[in-house]
Amino acid sequence: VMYRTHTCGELRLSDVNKEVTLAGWVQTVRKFGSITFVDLRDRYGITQLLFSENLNNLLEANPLGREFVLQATGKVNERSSKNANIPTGEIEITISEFKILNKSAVPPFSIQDDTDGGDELRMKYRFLDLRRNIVKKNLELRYAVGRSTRNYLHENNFMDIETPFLIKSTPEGARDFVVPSRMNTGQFYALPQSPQTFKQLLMVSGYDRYYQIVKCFRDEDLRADRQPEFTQIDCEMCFVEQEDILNMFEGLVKRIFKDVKNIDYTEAVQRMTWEEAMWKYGNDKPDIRFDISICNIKFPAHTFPTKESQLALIDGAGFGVFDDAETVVAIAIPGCSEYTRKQTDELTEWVKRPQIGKKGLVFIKCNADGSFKSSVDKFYPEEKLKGIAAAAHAKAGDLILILAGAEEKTRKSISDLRMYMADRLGFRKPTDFKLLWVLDFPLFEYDEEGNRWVARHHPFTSPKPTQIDEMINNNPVIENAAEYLKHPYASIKANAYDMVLNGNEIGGGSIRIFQRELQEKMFAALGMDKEEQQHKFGFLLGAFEYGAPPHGGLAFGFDRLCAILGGSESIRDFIAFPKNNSGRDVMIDAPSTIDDKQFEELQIKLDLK
RNA sequence: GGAUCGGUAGUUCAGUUGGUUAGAAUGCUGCCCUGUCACGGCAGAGGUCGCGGGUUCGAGUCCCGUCCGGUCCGCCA
Repeated sequence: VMYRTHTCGELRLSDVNKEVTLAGWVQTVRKFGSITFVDLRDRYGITQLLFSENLNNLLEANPLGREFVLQATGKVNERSSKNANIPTGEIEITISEFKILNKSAVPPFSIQDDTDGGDELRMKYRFLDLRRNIVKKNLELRYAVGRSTRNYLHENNFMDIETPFLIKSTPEGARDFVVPSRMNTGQFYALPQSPQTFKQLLMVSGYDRYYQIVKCFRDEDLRADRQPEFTQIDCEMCFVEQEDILNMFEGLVKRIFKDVKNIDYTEAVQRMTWEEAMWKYGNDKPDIRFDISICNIKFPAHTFPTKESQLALIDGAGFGVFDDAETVVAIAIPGCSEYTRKQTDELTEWVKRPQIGKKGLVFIKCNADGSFKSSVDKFYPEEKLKGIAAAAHAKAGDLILILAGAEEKTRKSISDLRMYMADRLGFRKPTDFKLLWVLDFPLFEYDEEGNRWVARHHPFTSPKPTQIDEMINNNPVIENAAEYLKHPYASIKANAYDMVLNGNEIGGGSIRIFQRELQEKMFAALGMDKEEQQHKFGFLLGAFEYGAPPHGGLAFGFDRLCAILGGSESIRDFIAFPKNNSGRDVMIDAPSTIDDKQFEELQIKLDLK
């Protein structure tokens, strides 16, 4: 039996008079007494079917509903009134024979681009949601990104090698998902957070260019852009330094732009140190598509050198909010000096929201006529305002927004405000793309609660070659927690890099440690004694004894990359069967309890607190 | 672990200071219609206002608890 001769997306005027058979789903039925139009849909498009005369009577006796599966045979005809909105709009099939292959219940939401279904319902009936053109487009884009990636990496000698999913739990970093082993009673596998150690072992094995488009698992709380299982483009190379990696993988992203979006991204990818990103944008993944940067009008006390002149901008005016603050930061928003009281109040309310948590917002209007008007006129005469405006690189017509408070929090807040204003002013078009490398991340971060150093990236990241001695020769112990910024470790930079696209981290990696001694020193710095090192990473340390080559790599967040290329904030739209906010699959209703028999086989007794 | 917003017809939502029979759109069902493509016209069905408790003469509306969903903080080497 041949179910179909053509798809619902391919017939054109040139096919007129052909006898064809189509199969697909009923999109709509439009009845007009003695004739009926049916739009038949499949993955490739929609074709109009015409039932008239006898066939219409037959159809009356066998009524169609939405989403019925229909097979229909007939002749391709030119339409008398054409539909310019669809590719098949010039033809229709005059049906001579049809068969209902399956009925459908009335779908709980409409299968259209502008569906009436809410998120929850769409996820519960994801198999129906996936019939929608808009979701299909997203999955097609994902497929295209994957194909482009594989082509590029294959052409550059990378080899796709699979690594195991059932591995050992090493509770560094994210929480592991664990899987009980039936044959090894009381023991557990962990699902990989990334194939990190395996790809490094492949380097030791001499597979000098490896990649994998691979699932990774992290048992942490979710967000719109975070799933418990997600996909990485995981890559590693031998005999490379940072520059080689940056070149290879900006090549990959440019290739994806070309293949998927037909964008010629010919300009060099901008680079910025982590420190510069933090000072200028308050953020380690800045969106640099718009030219708004942060100006310190009062530096935090621990930074050196502090410029007296900048402190003088606001000093001694008796404005307690500024005088008492650790940091005062400003951004100049172009063309907003005409903001009304209502609009500036809105911004103040915005920074007062719990997510931002500031007490208030100071603004200075740099009027077009060269005068200034601020919310702190009482404390600062026009000359002072002019000085602040100059420091903030504000032009006539700009609106300067100023936040004050504790360094870290205030810097994050002004960064959020910068993004909010850019969104508000339409500076963040989803069709504009700008890449950025952020380099020279700190190797260590200080965990105040645990009073210990943690690896900012991961413990396999190498320090800058010039700082290896600083790491080897210094004891990681911190006597006084408040003084951690003065510890040599605080200034050690990593040979690590993040790729940022439009304010999103799409990838990150590092040059790895490949010497046993340095790796042991790193583990020790993170508070692991010899025994623990051996237990958790003995296999890696052992491998480093057998001719480990210099190597490095990176991994891209595949889902996120697809979402950004598709102009969306949410990665869920680009995953066929995503999980919700609580890590549940509401369609299959997972996770679930398991049978007593399964517990018995595992010899596990459930004893919930 | 915490904050916050939401849950009313199959669906998306409205529902005023607590007050008569809880509405709209769309979908669904039936009838009419030979050129529609968001078809149109007429008629109809459809509700445990998430759940439990409380306040009140009276609760969709107020309070407490709980469940579910969204967003965010913590967390995410």
